[in-house]
Amino acid sequence: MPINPTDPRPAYQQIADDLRAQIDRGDLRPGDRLPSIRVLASLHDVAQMTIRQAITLLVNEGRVSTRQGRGAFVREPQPVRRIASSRYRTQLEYVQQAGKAPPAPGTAFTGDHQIAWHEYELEKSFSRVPAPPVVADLLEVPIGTPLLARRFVFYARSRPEQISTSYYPLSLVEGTPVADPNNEPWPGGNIAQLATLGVHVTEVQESVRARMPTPEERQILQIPRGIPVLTIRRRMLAQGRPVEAAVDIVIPADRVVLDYTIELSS
Amino acid sequence: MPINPTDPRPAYQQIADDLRAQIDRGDLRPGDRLPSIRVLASLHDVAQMTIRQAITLLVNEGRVSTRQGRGAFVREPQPVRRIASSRYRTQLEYVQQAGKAPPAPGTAFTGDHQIAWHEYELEKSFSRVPAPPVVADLLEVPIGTPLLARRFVFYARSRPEQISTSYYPLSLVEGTPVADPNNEPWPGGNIAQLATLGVHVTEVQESVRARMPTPEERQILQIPRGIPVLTIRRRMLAQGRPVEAAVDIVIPADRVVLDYTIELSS
DNA sequence: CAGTGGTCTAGACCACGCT
DNA sequence: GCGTGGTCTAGACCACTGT
Repeated sequence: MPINPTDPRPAYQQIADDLRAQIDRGDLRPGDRLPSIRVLASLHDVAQMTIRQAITLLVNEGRVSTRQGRGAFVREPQPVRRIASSRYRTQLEYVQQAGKAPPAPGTAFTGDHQIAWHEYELEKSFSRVPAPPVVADLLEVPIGTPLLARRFVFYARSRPEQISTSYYPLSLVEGTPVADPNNEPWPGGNIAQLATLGVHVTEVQESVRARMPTPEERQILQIPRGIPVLTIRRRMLAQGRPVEAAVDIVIPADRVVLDYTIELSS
Repeated sequence: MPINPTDPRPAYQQIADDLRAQIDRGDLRPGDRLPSIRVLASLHDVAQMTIRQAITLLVNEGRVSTRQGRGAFVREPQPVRRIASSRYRTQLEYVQQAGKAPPAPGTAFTGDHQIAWHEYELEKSFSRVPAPPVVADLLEVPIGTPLLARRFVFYARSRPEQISTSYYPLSLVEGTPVADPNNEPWPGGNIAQLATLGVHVTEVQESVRARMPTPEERQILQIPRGIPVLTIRRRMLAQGRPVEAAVDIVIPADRVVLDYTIELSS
């Protein structure tokens, strides 16, 4: 099984393509170990660095992951959570049912993950900052306007799943429960929380992008090589007035689907 | 500027982190050429392969791109197009204004790109296929049900921007304009087209994911290393009945933002 | 032609995981 | 201890770009 010298593709490409084909055909299944670098090197009669180059290619495609001392493995599909745009409507229940028996405590995050309240953890850090340009634009306030910044790292069953930083005009939330970290997590999430201030969110706008994570994001969210992140830039409006902006919500892309519904009134 | 042997990070990591910091600080700006591999190697007193490893890291983060014979360059931000969920409502104008003067011809795609009708090109290939499991599920038909499959590659100003394959129940569209490739592109897009059959789309559902592109997608869409793709799985419903499914729409993630609006009736 | 990145070799030693 | 991947060397030659 030596490589084909007449093939215009370089050796590492041929080998990577061969391995990828084996994965696609099912000869190598998710979780399977690839032949070791030394075995592949002698099999194709090339140097180990050439094999390494082939495997690096597959790692950066998100198809393979390597573990030192153990081997290279076909990546397994991750359990996916669906993030539905309707999650914001669910939060309304906490507002509208005031006075009645409340639903089980939850937030947009617990609903997305289908996890119980106690399996949900938060790292939080609140601060007061002058509005950066991007946030000022979203909130429709002058640059430098005093804002409350709330940074969260969300964990589901002790696994980091999401980073977000959200901003509120300080004039709206200073001295209220929104500005007190001890109130987080708040049953019903921030829409319910804002409602206690008499601020009723009527519209949520989300802008979705994807990119490779920064090294810092990779470390915090424990993202393997070859996996991008989805980013959501969000703002919440109350009667047309922006009251919250999130810049950005960052989620590893191998574990999530974003569901949106667009109604076309006929 | 030799590397620090007491630093626990490997040499290629130190060098990559150093280059990344220079980019983040603005010492290296988008479009700038990095020092050549040979220069960096002698500067840090390491082998060229070590420098190469550092640069490969940055390439796979989407921060740097290399061009043979020319050098390694800091990647420039791409002009972004916004894809708004409201684009589907715009298409309704072509339906509702029947009989009146129609708006300028366009589709969801031309609107997204802000390009003129004549700057828009299509590669199309239509076929009849039995419903694969995923599509059958979306269309709520038995697996194997005869479907029309329409595969498109969209070009804006001769640049490939998007791949999509959409499916319709053949019983719904056989013998209609929908099944005739010569009708594409259709002014107003497929919502307007379906309306001519008396099928009025009332709801569109989209599921957004991100992943690294396959080699085939990288080739067709000319995607540089380190850039993920956004995928949209879509279906259109007419009075609650699925009439179209797209599996999947694939878009390079460095050139696009997906905008969604969620209305919360208060 | 000189300078760039791309491919490749034939080793070496290290760090890690398992038995 | 042994097999795994990770890092690294000191070269070589190829392919491409621009002068």
